[in-house]
Amino acid sequence: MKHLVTFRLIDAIARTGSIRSAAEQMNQTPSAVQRRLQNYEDELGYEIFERTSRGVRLNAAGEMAIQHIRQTLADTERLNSLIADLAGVRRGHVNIGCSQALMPYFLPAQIARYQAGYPEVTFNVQVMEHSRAAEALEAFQVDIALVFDEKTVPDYEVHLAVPQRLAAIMARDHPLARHKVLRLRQCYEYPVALALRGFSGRLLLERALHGKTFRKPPIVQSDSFEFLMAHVATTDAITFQIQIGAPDASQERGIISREVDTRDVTGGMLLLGIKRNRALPVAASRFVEQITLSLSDEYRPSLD
Amino acid sequence: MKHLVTFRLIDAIARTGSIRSAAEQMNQTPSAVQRRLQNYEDELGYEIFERTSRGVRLNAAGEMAIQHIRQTLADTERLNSLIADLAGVRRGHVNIGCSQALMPYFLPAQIARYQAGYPEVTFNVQVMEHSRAAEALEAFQVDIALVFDEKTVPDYEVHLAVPQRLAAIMARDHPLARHKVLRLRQCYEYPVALALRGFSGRLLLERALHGKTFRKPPIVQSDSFEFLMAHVATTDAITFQIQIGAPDASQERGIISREVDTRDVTGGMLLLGIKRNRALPVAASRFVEQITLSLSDEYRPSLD
DNA sequence: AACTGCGTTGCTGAAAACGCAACACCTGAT
DNA sequence: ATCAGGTGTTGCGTTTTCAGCAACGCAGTT
Repeated sequence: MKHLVTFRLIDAIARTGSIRSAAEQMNQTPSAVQRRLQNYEDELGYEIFERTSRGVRLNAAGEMAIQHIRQTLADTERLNSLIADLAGVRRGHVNIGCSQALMPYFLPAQIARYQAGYPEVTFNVQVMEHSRAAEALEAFQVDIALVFDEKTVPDYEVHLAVPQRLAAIMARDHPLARHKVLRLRQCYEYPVALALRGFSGRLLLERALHGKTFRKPPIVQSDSFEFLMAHVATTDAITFQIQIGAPDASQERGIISREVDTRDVTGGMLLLGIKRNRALPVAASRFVEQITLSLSDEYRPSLD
Repeated sequence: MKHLVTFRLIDAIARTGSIRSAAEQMNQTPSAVQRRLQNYEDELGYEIFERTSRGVRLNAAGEMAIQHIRQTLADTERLNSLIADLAGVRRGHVNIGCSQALMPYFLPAQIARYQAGYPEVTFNVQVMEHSRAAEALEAFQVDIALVFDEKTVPDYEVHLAVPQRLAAIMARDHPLARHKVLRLRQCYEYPVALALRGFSGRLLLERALHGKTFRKPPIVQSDSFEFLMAHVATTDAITFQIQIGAPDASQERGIISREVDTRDVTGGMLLLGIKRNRALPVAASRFVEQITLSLSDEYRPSLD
């Protein structure tokens, strides 16, 4: 539709904060973009952006307008998806925002499995923590969020919540590797390597360590799990990760994961979130069904 | 927005069933309308209408498209309404589909009261029974439905359900007028004047009469309540109407209404319906609030 | 004071939309 | 069988809208 280019332009203006950058992003001249915006504002009867000296910013009316615009864009995409599905084409696109813990094992496996059935469906996966994911859902930047959050009062619709325990990760030949379940105190008899604050597992751990006498600073901190894994593989240090992001024994060579006793660490929740009252495109909807089934089957029974 | 004229045109085509009549209705030439439709179909990649010898008809893809189109039109109106509300203009429009029983007293009073506060808000009120109202909600033809239905499994969102008793209506000097509550058998000792089948009160009455020995055919039938009222005012006949549509003693001269005993007639429900997942314009939303309050206050307590 | 980045506007050529008229087709009545 | 009246569709000239260019005014920065 013709008007959608106007909407996409306005969305770009809102995101970039300036007409010129939006024009560049959309391969158009600033004057064309400015005119489209002005036309829309004229038809609406109100200005949508407040003009400042270094760009534009949404005003109150604009906040409501941008919501409607993104809603319309998403609805249009959904219509295309519905009709394509009706015609048996089975293609589409899914935008996912999720915690880092899903990246190494869970999501790749799920997407591979999904694309085995629907090879025409494309994916876009971005790492974000839960508050950013909530914003992205609201702004239609992602279709579904798959995030870890230990305190549950989200403003999106929680389609599924799966409890997640904490796992300790260490070298395969580590002395503690012979236990099936570890107490937190046991782990802290060795050096600990931790992810930065803000990562899922770190949040759980910090709460568990509150007031504990054996608490000590990590020997290594990093925002890279690849680094942490490599570190514990070659030393006697221990790192932590939530269950779903912990390495599977059958897949990784030098490292292994062991559950931490639930008496020490209360589990958090892995949330599958969707924007309230949002009708998902078919591809995204089917993907939600798949991971819902997977998560219910694989993870829930083992935690009863 | 520019594209909305295309959407309005397609909506008109779908409603009228032909391009030419839609063109006439929208004060345009058939060629312009046909080209807009063709453009939209091209951009969508699929035909939306099946061309027949005497017009056009929506196909499967079209059914989904028209849903999206009407949704978009409604959303646009809602945005305008939201922004107008933000700007303090407080105007808007409300489309209502409702049972006949609401027409003589309830709705006029409610609308008058509403417009006392918001004189810029306009109303459109249409009589329809519940199945037609459900369709109208679905097709975005009405914003809210206020219908009577004795069996409750609607496919719209029931925002409020108020029980409704049956009232007998007779001349003010009728022998039965001295009772406060009437048994059905008492009423049937006099001639009965009934609304046609399909009207709210008639439905209730028919169920109550099932198997009753004193049942007898009505002496008069009509689809006009004005006529029925005038008839009972001048004879000893009795007619029936659900509570909310019964004349108030203080308003009408020659007639009066008396409740029918609940042992004889089980009450039905007056339903306030809204389309599922539909975000109403502010004017409609405020009107819903008002009648929700009115119905809860005035009618509910008296029926406990 | 010069500069840089911003939104905005006049102008011109290109593109899209419109209205008119004519066409092709089907249906039902004559 | 023919014709009239309805339908969707298309070619064409005209009108309207739109995009790009260049320039302007403005505000904060160097």
